Amino acid sequence: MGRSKSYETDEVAERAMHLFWERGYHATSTRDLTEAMGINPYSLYAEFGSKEGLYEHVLEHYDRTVVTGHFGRLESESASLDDIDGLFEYFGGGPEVATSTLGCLLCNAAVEVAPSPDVSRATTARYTDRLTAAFENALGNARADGLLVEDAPITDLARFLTVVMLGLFTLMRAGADPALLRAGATQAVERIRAVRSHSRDTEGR
Amino acid sequence: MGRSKSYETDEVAERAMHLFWERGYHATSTRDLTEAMGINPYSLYAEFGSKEGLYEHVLEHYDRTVVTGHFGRLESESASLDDIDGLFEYFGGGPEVATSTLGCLLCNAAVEVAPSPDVSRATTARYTDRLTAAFENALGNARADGLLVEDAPITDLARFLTVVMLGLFTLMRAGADPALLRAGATQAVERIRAVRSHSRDTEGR
DNA sequence: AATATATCTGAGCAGTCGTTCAGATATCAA
DNA sequence: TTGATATCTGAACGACTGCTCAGATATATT
Repeated sequence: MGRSKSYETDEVAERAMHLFWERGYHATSTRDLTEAMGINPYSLYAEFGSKEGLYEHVLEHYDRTVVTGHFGRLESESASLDDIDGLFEYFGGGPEVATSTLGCLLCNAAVEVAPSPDVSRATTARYTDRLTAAFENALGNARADGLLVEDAPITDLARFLTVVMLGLFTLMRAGADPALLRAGATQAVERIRAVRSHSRDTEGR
Repeated sequence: MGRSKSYETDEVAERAMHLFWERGYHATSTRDLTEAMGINPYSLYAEFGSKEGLYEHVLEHYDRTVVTGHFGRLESESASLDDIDGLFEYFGGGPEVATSTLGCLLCNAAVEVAPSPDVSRATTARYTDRLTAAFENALGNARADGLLVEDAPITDLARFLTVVMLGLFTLMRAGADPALLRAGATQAVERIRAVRSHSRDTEGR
């Protein structure tokens, strides 16, 4: 009974996400949002409660879709060193990435104190934990396969890769020189190369 | 002739800086600013032209004072590997740093699209260039002293250190787990250690 | 077809935003 | 001491903010 919704929640959330991603929280007004989402103020507040509520929903949507799209592979059982290399190669210089100044929505949210520090901080903490766990998963697989030296500090290396990745995101957002991104990515991968086991090389000859 | 100013430009800019640093551009109102600066709206607009003008002035003030305070040593003729190590040790885990969620004002400015992208982007570009040049200066000194291998890619390593440093700043701002910062800093330094020359070691025995 | 109910419309609320300005005030040169 | 002038005061401007709500509309059930 009653009138049915004229929009799909995921779809309007997706559009709101792109606006927040581009402009940040404070610089995006509810009028901008309703216009881009194609809904009325009433629907926004009926669905998400407030601008802040919409923002939180959008951050979760981002984590579920964009982050999973980029890092999902690293979280799989078959994640390997190549996946790490590929990721850094992609974010370090993919031509489509270099021209974008969006960066990472969750990083942007963490930097802009918006709307209440606690909310975005908790979301960001989950995000960095997820990234670190993903890197550690891939590094763990590599070590189990004998590709890394036994005493490679994979937890700290995973944390390190997370820090570098966020540095890349920040510099992307800043529209930095592509050479900066490329070198950052390359040298980070080089650090991992340093803990590779050489037994396989010998074996391979 | 005429009435004299009742404030010092540097002093009020310093107070505005701390407010912008803490809250970001959009979340800081001109009323907050005039109150913290101890001046009236008229004086703010007479001195800085607009909120945006004040912001630009504050960013330059930050570069001149805070950035110079942290990275000035790396820009000197005597800059060494120890200075790099010290810097990463400081930002990677200094107890006073870990509890602060200010991060770096210039990074924050670059992430928040405020107020016009072009302005803060130009300032940020100068900033990252400055950091990269500072790291390269220290690495160049080290190589000239025979502390690094001849073919160490010091330009790319300097860029890499810049990326990591900005990652640390972002995570500081996000209030991330100190272990993340510490590992990021440690492993970045470890990458530099890998290009150290061992001739001195042999010589030293 | 009639009714109940959930959703849509868009005008508009009170509050805050960045900014301005006429009048008051303090300082310097003469 | 006086006049000229630069700075200070605080009220207020129009525009915009996040948000609300009474009336209109469309759907599902009966």
